[in-house]
Amino acid sequence: MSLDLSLYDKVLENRVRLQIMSILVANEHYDFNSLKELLDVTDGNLASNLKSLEKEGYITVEKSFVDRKPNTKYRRTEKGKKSFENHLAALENLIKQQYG
Amino acid sequence: MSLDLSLYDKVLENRVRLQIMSILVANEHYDFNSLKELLDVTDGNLASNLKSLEKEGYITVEKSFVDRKPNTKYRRTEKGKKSFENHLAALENLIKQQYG
DNA sequence: TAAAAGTACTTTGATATCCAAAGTTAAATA
DNA sequence: TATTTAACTTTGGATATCAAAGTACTTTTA
Repeated sequence: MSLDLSLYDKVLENRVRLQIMSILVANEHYDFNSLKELLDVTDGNLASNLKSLEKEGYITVEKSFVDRKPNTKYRRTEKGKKSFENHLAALENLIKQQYG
Repeated sequence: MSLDLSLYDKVLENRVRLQIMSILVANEHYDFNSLKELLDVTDGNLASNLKSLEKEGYITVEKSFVDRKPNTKYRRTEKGKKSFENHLAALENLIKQQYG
């Protein structure tokens, strides 16, 4: 039995943050409102989770106007991508332990 | 983009509880002290996480004496196994979303 | 036989996290 | 000018986390 969860990331334990990173690894960028719809969270909750990912250096933020409306785009950083992949690897280790 | 995390289990968001379930799916039973060593947690922390899994109906507890010392064995329930597998499935969906 | 040690807790208390709801700011539109 | 939309921030209450200390029972050791 190995049980090495050294790659496990406390930041990504949270469902919303995990989903955000998942989306931002699959997509170059994604905006606030689209995230909100996809994740079914209040805007306050989404904003605070985005802020914590930003604080952690996992994502970057770009503000602009699109169609004359404010638009906030989020992108993963390299660090964020690495952390997400590491976290998934840790989870995969758990799974492999079961079936492998 | 699907993002169906309906199988995601809040109880198993916690690292320690996830590891406990992982061990109890791979092994018929496991005792308190062995879990403690494997997971590197204080006994208070372990006990409270075990209790919450028991309360949730994910594990059962058997107390006995082994070598004249108290020994507490834990086993997964069917419900616990199902929940663990469902949770992993939800996580696998996330992963597949990336690479599949 | 009294003290120490081991097992498996429970309790305490301090901190951290979570999250909905309400409030805010600024621009666009009616 | 009032309303709406986007994207927050703030507030406050609930819940979670976790180390440390305390407890109960038993066995071992001095």
